[in-house]
Amino acid sequence: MSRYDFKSIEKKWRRIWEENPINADDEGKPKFYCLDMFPYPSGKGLHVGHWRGYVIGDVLSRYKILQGYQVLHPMGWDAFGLPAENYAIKNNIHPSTGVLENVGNFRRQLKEISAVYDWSREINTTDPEFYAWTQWIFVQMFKNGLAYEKEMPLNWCPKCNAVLANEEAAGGVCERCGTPVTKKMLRQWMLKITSYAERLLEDLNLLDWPEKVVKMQTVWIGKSYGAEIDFNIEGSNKKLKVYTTRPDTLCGATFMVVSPEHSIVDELTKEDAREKMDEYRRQASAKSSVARMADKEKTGVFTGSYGINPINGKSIPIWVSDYVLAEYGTGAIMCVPAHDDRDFDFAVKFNLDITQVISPDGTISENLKEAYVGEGVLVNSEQFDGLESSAAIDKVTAFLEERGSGAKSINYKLRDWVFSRQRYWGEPIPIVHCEKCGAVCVPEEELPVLLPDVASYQPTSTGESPLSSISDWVNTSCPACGGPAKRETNTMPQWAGSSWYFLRYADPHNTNAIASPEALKKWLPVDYYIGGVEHAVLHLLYARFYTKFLYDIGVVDFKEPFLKLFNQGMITNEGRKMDKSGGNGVSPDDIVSMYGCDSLRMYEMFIGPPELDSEWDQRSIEGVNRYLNKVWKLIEGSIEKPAKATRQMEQVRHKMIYEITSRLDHWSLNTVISGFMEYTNKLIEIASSNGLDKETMEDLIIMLSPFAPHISEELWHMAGGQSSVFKQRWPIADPEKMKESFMTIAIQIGGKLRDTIEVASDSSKEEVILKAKGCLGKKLENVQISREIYVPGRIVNFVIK
RNA sequence: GCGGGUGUGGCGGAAUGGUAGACGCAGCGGACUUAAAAUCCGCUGACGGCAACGUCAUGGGGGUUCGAGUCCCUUCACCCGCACCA
Repeated sequence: MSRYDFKSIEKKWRRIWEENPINADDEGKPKFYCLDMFPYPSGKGLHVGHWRGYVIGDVLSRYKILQGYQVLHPMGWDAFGLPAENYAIKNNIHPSTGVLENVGNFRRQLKEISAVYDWSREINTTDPEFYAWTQWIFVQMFKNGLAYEKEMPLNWCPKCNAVLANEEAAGGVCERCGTPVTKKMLRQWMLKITSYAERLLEDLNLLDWPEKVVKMQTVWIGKSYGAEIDFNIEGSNKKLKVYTTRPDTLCGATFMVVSPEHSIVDELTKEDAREKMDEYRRQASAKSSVARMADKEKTGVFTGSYGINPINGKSIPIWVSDYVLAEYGTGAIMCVPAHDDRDFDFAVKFNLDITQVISPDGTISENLKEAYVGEGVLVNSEQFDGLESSAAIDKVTAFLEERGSGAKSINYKLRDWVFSRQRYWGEPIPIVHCEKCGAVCVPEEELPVLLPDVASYQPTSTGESPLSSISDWVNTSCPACGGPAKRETNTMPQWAGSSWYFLRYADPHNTNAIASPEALKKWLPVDYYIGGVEHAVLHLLYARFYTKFLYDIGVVDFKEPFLKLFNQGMITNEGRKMDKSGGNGVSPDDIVSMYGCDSLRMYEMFIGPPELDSEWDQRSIEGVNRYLNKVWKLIEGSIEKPAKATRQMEQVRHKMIYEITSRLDHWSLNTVISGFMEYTNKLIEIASSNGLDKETMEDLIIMLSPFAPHISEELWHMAGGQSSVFKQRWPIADPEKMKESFMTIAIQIGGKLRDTIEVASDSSKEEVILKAKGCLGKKLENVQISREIYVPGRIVNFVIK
């Protein structure tokens, strides 16, 4: 028996499907929008790890098609940004040339998957027709006051020569290259994502997302409840405002700390401390965030000034230290060393007072060895003594509000989004700077602002974009007053296009809008979104923000873009994440030529639970390949010698349908494949020399088709199918027909398996127990049975006294 | 430190509280073959036993239950994410 000829079969059907797409729109059916996170077309190409997510999306899409949905399953390219630019610089070509090359290779590789992508909807974020709308959204944000310019110290990656958003600089290192991030003072465009903080947090409730991703976004948004408190400054009419989540500990504040970047530092610093202070601030700004975080050892300088506690009137020293962050809260804190670990360390280091004000049990400890950060009863707190922390938080805040020296306050860790990059390969920010009118947005009818060709697009280390050297392009006229003006030379970050691309697929060639309202209404929001967990915060947060903004201006009528999110597990090789540059990437091209697309698709699903990481094992592909050959042989034989359906065959068929469908609905894709193997083996056994009956054969082919489309389509036609197998309907199991006439009952004594018996399915409890007793015989003589437990269809357990 | 996850044969992995190891890989034995490949059949957790069969076994320790891989408590190991946010 020779193996089936996958090469010619796969080639044949790929051509036919390309000419007659099987997911062509079919009016009147319910819609299903299944989206894979679009890839960044790098020079490395795809490996079998990338395939996994795409195959999952395609299996789902084809399953939905067979269930009678019209499915939108598109693909495109996220091609702006640093990797493409760096690749171009390295290979001495224009980024657009490199992108074209890589897209070509990615498209070819993705076509090898034979997914039902609607290639007529292919998009590319670097296409002017696409980025016109990326710029249009920016213009709307600008008009609505959500895009603004700001001069501020920013995360700067010295290797990429570009600023980074906070999300891109998590952990103090560049998200892309791992280089420790430094600070640089620059004028930047910002997007006011913080004004959506509450809704971004609240609406997480609407989503069917992995718990992990919801948690990560919640933590990133970082909402906290507390109070802002004003401290008068001794000998000055100025006040120092701090934020705290623990106003109940106010009487324990024995000093204050201001961040080195705080604007009040100069004013607070007394003459004799000035030299030391200037040096400290200089060092702090030079220090990378990594160094700032790695140094758990506290540093600081005393300003010489004192603040006055608004409750007890005590005067406490004001210090400057880099453990206080300028960008969070008010950039200044009150320090309660007895009840905060960081303040405790600082107080010990600089020998400052430590006053206990919270007691876990009402007693006062003499010598605190460490901070007690929990709640408790207030002590040493004037009129608030004896209160519980939770009550004291309210009472103290009310007291301060009454006196005009404090107020309730909510804070978020989320910062506004730094939206400009000093690089070439991105969407130009559609803004013109006019001396008279300031920043003016480019009129909508003039969009897109095309990215001009430039002789050198190498980044500079000065924080200026390469675009600034093209004077022809930079110098323009002001859209408002017509006077001379200069174009904005910064470009948008890599995330701009991916923040809204899922909308464009609905209507990718529209020249009047990001998509027509009808198309958006028809397809959006995305029903099922599939991609790696690495985008848990960045892309998914930005896309949610964009969607909420577009909702507010009436472009879309839904608040959340992705109803269901699925993160597929990685494929590892030798225990490490598969990576071409790591030398352990396996090319799908090789596997496809050895075993065929269908075998690789099957193996990608068989390898393990789709949400968990799985280890690649080349040899195991043999198993699914053998399985497909087995099916081929079985169906081929059944066509030659069609059999009549027996009762037993029908019963196995319905059980097979039931099992496969329920495993698929539980998204247990690996056991769907093992289910196919299990039931095929059963069918072969009961069919023996005869083949399968027509219905069993057809149902098996239909169910197999989302996983192994080519062989299924071929077998379907061999078996007499006139139209595509994907025009058929997913079979439905009849529970009545699944019933067997006999059942196997396990017999236990004291919970231990002793034997099994076969009984008629309609046997009563008494009959089963009687038969079980008879079967055990002598074994029962030596034990005292107190009762029997019978689980219908499963088990009889004789309970020992 | 906080959050999420994982721990079951030689390997990948199955098991709505109900016969642990489905399915597959690898391995062993056999059939076919001049031979090999392919294919087909059988065996394959550990220990004891000629065998029937018995005992042990789901990271470790406790508990609930007639019955626990599954539920509860506790503990260990590994992976991922976050982390001076007051």
